[in-house]
Amino acid sequence: MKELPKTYEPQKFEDEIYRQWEDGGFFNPDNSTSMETYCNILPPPNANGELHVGHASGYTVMDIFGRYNRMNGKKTLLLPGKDHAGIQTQVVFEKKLTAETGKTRYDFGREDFYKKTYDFCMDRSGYMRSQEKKIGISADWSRERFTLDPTVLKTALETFVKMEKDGLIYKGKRIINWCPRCATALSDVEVLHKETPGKLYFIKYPLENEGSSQGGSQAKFITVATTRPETMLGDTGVAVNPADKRFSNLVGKNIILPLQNTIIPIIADKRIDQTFGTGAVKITPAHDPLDWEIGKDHNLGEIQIIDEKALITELGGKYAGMTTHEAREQIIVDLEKLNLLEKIEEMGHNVSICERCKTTIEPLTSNQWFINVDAEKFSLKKKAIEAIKNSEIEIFPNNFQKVLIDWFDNMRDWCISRQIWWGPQFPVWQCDNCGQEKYIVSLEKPKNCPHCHGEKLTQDENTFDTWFTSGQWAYTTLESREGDEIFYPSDMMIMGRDLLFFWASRMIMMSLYTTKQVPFKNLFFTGLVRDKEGHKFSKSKGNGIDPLETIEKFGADALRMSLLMDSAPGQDSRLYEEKIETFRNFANKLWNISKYCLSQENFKLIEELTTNDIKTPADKWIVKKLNDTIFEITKLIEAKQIALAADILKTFTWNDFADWYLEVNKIEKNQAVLGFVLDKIIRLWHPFMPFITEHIWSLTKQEKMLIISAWPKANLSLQKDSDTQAFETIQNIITTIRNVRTENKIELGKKISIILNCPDEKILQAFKSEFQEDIIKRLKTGVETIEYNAPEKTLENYTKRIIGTVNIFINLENAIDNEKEKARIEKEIVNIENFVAGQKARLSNKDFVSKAPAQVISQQQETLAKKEVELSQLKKQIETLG
RNA sequence: GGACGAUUAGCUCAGUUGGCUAGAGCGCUACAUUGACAUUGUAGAGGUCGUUGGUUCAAGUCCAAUAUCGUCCACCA
Repeated sequence: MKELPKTYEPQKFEDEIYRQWEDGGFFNPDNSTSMETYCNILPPPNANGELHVGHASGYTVMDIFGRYNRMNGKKTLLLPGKDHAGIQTQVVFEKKLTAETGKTRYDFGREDFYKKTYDFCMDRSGYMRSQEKKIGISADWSRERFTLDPTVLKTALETFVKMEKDGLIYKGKRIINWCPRCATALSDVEVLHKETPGKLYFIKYPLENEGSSQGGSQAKFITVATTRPETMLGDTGVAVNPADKRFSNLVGKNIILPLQNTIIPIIADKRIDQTFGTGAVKITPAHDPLDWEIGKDHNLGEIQIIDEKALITELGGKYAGMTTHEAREQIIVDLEKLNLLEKIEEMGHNVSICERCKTTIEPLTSNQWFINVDAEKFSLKKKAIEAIKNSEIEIFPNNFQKVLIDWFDNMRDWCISRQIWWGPQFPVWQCDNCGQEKYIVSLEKPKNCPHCHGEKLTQDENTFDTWFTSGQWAYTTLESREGDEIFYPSDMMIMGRDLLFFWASRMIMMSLYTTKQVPFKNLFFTGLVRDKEGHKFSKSKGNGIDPLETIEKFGADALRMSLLMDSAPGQDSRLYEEKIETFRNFANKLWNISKYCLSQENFKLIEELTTNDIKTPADKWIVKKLNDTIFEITKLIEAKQIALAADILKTFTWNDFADWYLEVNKIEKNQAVLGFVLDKIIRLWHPFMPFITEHIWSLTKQEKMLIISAWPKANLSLQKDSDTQAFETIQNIITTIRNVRTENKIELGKKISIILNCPDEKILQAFKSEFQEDIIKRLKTGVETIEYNAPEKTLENYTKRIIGTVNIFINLENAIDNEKEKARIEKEIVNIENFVAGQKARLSNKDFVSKAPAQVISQQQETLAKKEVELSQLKKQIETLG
């Protein structure tokens, strides 16, 4: 065989291996004949995006489960896609367009702008796809979907039509979150809150027919406190708490609204907090959500004084045309002139900002489309809560279940209309004759108006909230291809925990409504990936780790492992170069393990061993260890504990197989066991590190590729026996000798002799072969000769160590410091004595003996016995030292 | 204001249904160029598991308080 390089070079193989998987059709479940399916619909990244470590982290988890299930013979589908990501993409693309052409979208017009954005997305999504492949995700690209694909979109729009028929849709003037920069309404979840320093203005509103605004001695006012004085132009009332005695005589009276000079009432409403500000609140129904509610209940009416560009409207009198900020300053000046400004206090408060562009949100009233989430015919929120409570969906980690239920409980109607251009337009038509009030819901443009038979019909200008279409992703994707309904509901959905409300919640609601089924059986949340200091990655901080650069430098397998390990499900984790390096090193270790195996004569991977193949205690030991490992990690993956599974596998691979078994195998070759264990190791690692394992596999000249080979099965009948224990004792002996050498600073070049004493001839016999002696001699112990059962009297100058019933006497030729040795033993005696005392106390406790399981008791008795023997030996030893 | 999470070695974190004297990686100390690997090997130091109570034969693990940090939700007139 050709000489293999000393270090593994992932860059040379990864792309080619991925191409072979794709060309082989292994990602496509149609090529599997299995009846059992496994499906994970991948969260569609924004079509205009770039792969970041967050994606990489999610894909790693998805791919591990996908590959594991594929190897277990399931017809496995990981379905990829792209999201048009309405507002996000429009913001990004418009910026780019303006930078390049100096024009805005209005210069191009809706149709042209849409087409340009579409082309932009198509172009970018190809780039994104090539990046996704780099991480090794075994997705079926032949099924890739885009949220605006006609077949996908048709299903989504049909849902709207059905919902409208079922009375879940309404159009109406409501107060909504308006982003002046994006020029669109936003749903509640698209608004962020930012703690900002601000001011609380106390403004005196003169009472009607009492006192005067000029501040006479008898002047009577009611003082309100507000952080947004400019909104007073739209006030239609002042509210106080009905229980507030300070104002009880004022309720029902009117005030004269300063600057506007309108007469507005004082009303009582229990939603007013008596303790805040003055206890009296100005009510601006057009520009505050709570005021809207109060205004509606008290029929106060509304005056819109801020427009969709965040400028004061005509109704704002002399302030019309000003920005809200300008108006605020001018109003303060004017109020001071009128002597109506009582005071200004500093106050921190939350400002609502747009999730996408961070512009301050203006709450205003607007005509929008809503989904009634608690409709009579079908309550989306109640059905969702029911499904979650019934565990129709299992959520990992489980604590997100409560969060989700609470969120549904408090969910308000969902505003689904956006005034952007990028996205699917509402399938709603209006007749020019009939006016705004009547509309026709239909996928196709109707020929005539059903009311007046007029032919002039125009389509509603609104586009759908992105989450309306992606909320249906679980079934629109599978329904768009015949035969794929066997994958619904899918087995697994994996997403960042930041998508809990945006996406997970909507998918559950929409799927239950449309398909009467949950969208997926398992919902798995990943945490956020942060930098070394625990900060979020962000472009502006420049602390980002580019997954592609990382893959180029360390390999995709190393990146996958570093994203997976050292973290628990749903918990944030940190990623930094040193960490990735350690897994690059591990990949290299695996490479060298394989390289050693492959260098053996006639080496080949072996699927099953015969009993004749197992010759030595070491063979038996490693096969048993392997078997335990297979059993454990399979159990852990089934329990979604993939990081723990990988950890156990890593220990087995590095510490058991490489550090011990390979060294022993150098002494007495056993290609069969080597081939058997490596075969299993490569298979077990494949879901975690698909590239390197497939590459190693290919070097062993297999017929089938690793990706579709079978996941190993544990042999449940394999038990620990005297042979496996004998090897563990040898390991102990070797470690002890090395330990003694280091402690006494005896360099390895110096050869030593040892004597093994053991009263039990049977146990001793297990070490007495030439092979076992060779192991002890050659595993970095520097032992030259071994003798057995010499009378202890003759060994007074030897250093004694005890391993169970075996005593090791090491001849260091007086290189040992007697006093130091005594101190060491004394320390150990104290240690063991404490332990033994504790153990004895426990074992003599009646409650323990009667209540603890028998297995635990016998285990503890066993260790106690062992430790007691050790203790008596140590005590004897210290006596002989004098 | 409400909910959730975190608190374990110098650092970053695991620790499954409570059960053998609490683990890993990095870093640190000492040693080692041995026939796959210095991206390595060998040995070692380092922890009263945030605090206080409780349940239990048994608590890092369960419960209750509490402190600190963080996240989300709501309110902020």
